[in-house]
Amino acid sequence: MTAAQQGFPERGHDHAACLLQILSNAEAVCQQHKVRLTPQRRQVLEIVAGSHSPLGAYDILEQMDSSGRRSAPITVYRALDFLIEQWLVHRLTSLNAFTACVHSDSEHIAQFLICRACRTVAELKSSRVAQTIQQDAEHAGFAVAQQAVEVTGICRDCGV
Amino acid sequence: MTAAQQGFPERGHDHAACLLQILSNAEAVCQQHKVRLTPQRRQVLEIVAGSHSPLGAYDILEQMDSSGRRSAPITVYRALDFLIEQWLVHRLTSLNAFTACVHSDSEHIAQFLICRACRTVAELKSSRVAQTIQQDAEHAGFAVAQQAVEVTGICRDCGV
DNA sequence: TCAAGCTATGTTATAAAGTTACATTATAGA
DNA sequence: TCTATAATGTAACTTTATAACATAGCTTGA
Repeated sequence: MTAAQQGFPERGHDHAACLLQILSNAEAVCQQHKVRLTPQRRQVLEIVAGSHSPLGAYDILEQMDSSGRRSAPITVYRALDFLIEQWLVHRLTSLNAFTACVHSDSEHIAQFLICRACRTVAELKSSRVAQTIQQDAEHAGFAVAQQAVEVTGICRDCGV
Repeated sequence: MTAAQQGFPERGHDHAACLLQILSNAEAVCQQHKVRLTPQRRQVLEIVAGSHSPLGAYDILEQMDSSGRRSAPITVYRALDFLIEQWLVHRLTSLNAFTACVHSDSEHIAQFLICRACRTVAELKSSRVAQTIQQDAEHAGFAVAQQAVEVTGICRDCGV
């Protein structure tokens, strides 16, 4: 398991390799799901995965522009919708921003640790948390469809 | 403990009483914290507390308009910022919307159950969930400052 | 009690985030 | 190769949120 897969990425980790892994995983997932990872969708994923800090839709748009001609916001949102549906990208509602998923298993639980200092995001991926939420919600007569857990604080590297 | 304080409010519960309780609690909290619950802030709280569905800032603005003269968005946002700071109102990031807090203890944990069908919101208030998140985050070397748990699904009344 | 400083509100403009509607192009499968 | 569906292009627009600066209102201590 690489640094990218568990907790916060290590400072100065091999991000090129990390990115390659995300992309090759995306190819596999799309093939498996019989959906198309078009050049545009792939480009958006590349941009999002290029940073461990979440990016806003318009940040992504800007980076697309710089590599060619002017796109409209809807273009980015459409690609993001697709990627989110395939669980290749997550949306961080508390930030109105997007982050690439660094796990190969699709449909896992979405839980995020967001560092206030460096703005890096890691997935918590705690099944204990997911189960506890599930149980306590059930106990209140609530049938859970989707969980969103976003935790803000200070990460290992920034907290020393 | 009233219906408003635990889980989903009962259909047809006495909402006038529920609202009065929220307002009198707000008076007490502000007095205790030595901050001012001005007429404007009070009005925004009243509007938000008038519904168990979360309201957008511009929904609130509209209701303020209907009861007098035209206000600017910033007016609503300023009042909301104040109320959120006093834990009298919560922000639901996944909806860009606001809901009144129905608990008298300030600084409790913010966890929400959002019904997809009736759009009613209840607070989960599970210390087990909060503790589990705290522990698992700590284990990843992360110092938690704030938790945001928003669970979407179907509530007791809608799920029958 | 009144003036100085802080708190709250008013006013205007603008930024940031996201969507609608409809036209056009590309692709896969019969 | 034709056709239905999927993807993208284009333009306008809606919704959500904030910036910057002016004015009014409380409060507290000389």
